[in-house]
Amino acid sequence: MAGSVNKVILIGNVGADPEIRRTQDGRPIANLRIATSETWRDRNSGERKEKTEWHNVVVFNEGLCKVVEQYVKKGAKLYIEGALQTRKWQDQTGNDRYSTEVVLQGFNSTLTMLDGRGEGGGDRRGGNDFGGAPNYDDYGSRPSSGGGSSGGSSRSGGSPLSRDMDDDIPF
Amino acid sequence: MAGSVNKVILIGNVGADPEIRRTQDGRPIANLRIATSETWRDRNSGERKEKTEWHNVVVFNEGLCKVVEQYVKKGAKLYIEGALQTRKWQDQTGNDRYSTEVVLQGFNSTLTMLDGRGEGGGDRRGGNDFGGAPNYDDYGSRPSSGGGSSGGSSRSGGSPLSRDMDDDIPF
Amino acid sequence: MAGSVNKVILIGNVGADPEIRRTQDGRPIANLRIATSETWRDRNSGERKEKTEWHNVVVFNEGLCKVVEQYVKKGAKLYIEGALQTRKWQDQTGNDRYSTEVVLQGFNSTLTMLDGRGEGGGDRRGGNDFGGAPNYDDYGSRPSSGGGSSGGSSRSGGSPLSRDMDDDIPF
Amino acid sequence: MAGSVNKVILIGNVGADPEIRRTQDGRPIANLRIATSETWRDRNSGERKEKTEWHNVVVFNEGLCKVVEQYVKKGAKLYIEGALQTRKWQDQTGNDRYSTEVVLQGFNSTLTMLDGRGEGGGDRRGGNDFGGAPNYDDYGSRPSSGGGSSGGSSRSGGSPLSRDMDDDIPF
DNA sequence: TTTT
DNA sequence: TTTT
Repeated sequence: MAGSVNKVILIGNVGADPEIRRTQDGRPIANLRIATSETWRDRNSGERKEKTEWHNVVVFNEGLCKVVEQYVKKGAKLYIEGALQTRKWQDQTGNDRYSTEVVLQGFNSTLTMLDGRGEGGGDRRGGNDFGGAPNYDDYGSRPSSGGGSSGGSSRSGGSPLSRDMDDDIPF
Repeated sequence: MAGSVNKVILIGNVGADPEIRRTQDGRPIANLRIATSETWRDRNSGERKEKTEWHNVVVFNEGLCKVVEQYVKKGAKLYIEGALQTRKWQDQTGNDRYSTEVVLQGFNSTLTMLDGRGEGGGDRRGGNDFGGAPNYDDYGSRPSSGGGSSGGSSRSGGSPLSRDMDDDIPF
Repeated sequence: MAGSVNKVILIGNVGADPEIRRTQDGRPIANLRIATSETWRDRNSGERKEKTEWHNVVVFNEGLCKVVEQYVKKGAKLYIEGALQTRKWQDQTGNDRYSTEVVLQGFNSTLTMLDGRGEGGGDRRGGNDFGGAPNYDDYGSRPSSGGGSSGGSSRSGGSPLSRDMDDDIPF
Repeated sequence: MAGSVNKVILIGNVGADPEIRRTQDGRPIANLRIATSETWRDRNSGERKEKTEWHNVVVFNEGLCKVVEQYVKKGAKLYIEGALQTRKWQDQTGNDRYSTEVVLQGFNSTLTMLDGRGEGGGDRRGGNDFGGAPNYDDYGSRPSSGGGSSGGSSRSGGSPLSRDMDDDIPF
């Protein structure tokens, strides 16, 4: 079906230090739990209410995995942009089960850190201040390129895409 | 957690005529299955590939339910904007199960028909031509209102909001 | 044209304390300058590059204007969701000029503070710690409501919508 | 500024056949005019109102330009995802002028055709029925890759990115 | 004019 | 200048 869009945008906090696993061929996969919550005041009681929603986020993209591995800790506030994907699996009794995840993979996937902290409440920080922190879109460097009518030759020096992509993570 | 965003944007086709149920107090709930799919050409084989993802969409908003009830049929192409929500339930054996749905409820929920058809392949249409068809955001009428610095009094004739809306600002 | 979407999502920093004006009939309008920027590493030189984009944001919604007035200061990081609008005006010599703004008005407009600070570098804060700070969508309270198939009567206690909202569905 | 997002999402109709220009070094740039509109019913008069907004869209990405060149005609309904950019230029009298455009360039840019037509009302179509029409994200082919825990080696055969990218436009 |  |  051409003409299809599947997009999730979350801003929330990471519930625990991310897990990074590797596939057999060595490619990393990061798993994140992200909490979003909404607050409102109850019409009747006037009480302040809050409801938290937890999201499973799976990062397949290598560059994004590096960012996760290096910078994302429990408590970090993230902007992420990915796609919904429901995965089928079997539980111990052989029954079909389904899990829906927010997948960051390929195009239109983004992960941006919204605080320069990334630590929860603990002792994790250890003094590393990653100033100029990771705003990382999916692939390679982001040439800002040419203004409209003015020519736009600024990108002429080289394609934004190349095989060595991961070498120049944009930060 | 202030500073939280939970947003899903889908453009896809409805897999079956929607089901509309009602709560005990009479409020409608519509359930939709929406398919998105992506296509790509395999790097190695050169084959054209396609992967379809199915999404469960639940519409709580009454106005949107009316639109669904009247216009949305199997095959319709929709733009929807909602939020992710995972619901816990028990299966027959009493085990916890989780279902993740795209919920259209309250703020920032939208459902827009992207074709003027809404019918699948069958005889469902019945000649009703809903010209000026449903582009329905969540609450009330949408005044396009006033220009920036010029004054903006164009909305003075009538707020889209009943005035008492402002009485319970959610914070 | 049914089936139309006009949406802008920005995360950026406020360049100056907001200006709040009022229309003749007393309704507030807030103007914000928001900076977004992207950084990348130049393919050729290897230099780190940065490009900042400035956005004019106009807030017509009263509730959002209150939030802006109370909390948003120079330097604040915001998430905003609005629509593009180009306004025509005449310069001193009577020539037509156009200004494009991001308008927060009515549906699907959101403004969320992403830091609990909101102050620039100065003395603006004054000790007010707005914990559980303003995450403000456009209209009224936000009930988080009911689970899917389980009944959904949790919202029964009070609709977020004054009942007469449904009277003027916009189509 | 790390932690910045600049995103525009539009669904609308193309007002005129696109113009494609070329930079001195031969790279294409496509310009589109896209109309979005909103309709509502006036609170007071009960009249149906409509307001149309016109957007200037500039496509720098080569692959997307090809899609525009081949498929996008006056009247086509498009989904586009890009970024806001304001360009400064001088009018005949040497005064600074600014134009704000929606730029499709690099990451997180998308252009998807939402109808299989792309023709206005005229004779432009010429019988070409591009069924399974172009849904084109920014770079190269889109591997759908691996499900969560199952391994995900499906992308092992080659990076989704490569220099010859434009050779395998995904449709 | 912001931020890193 | 589109579309409904």
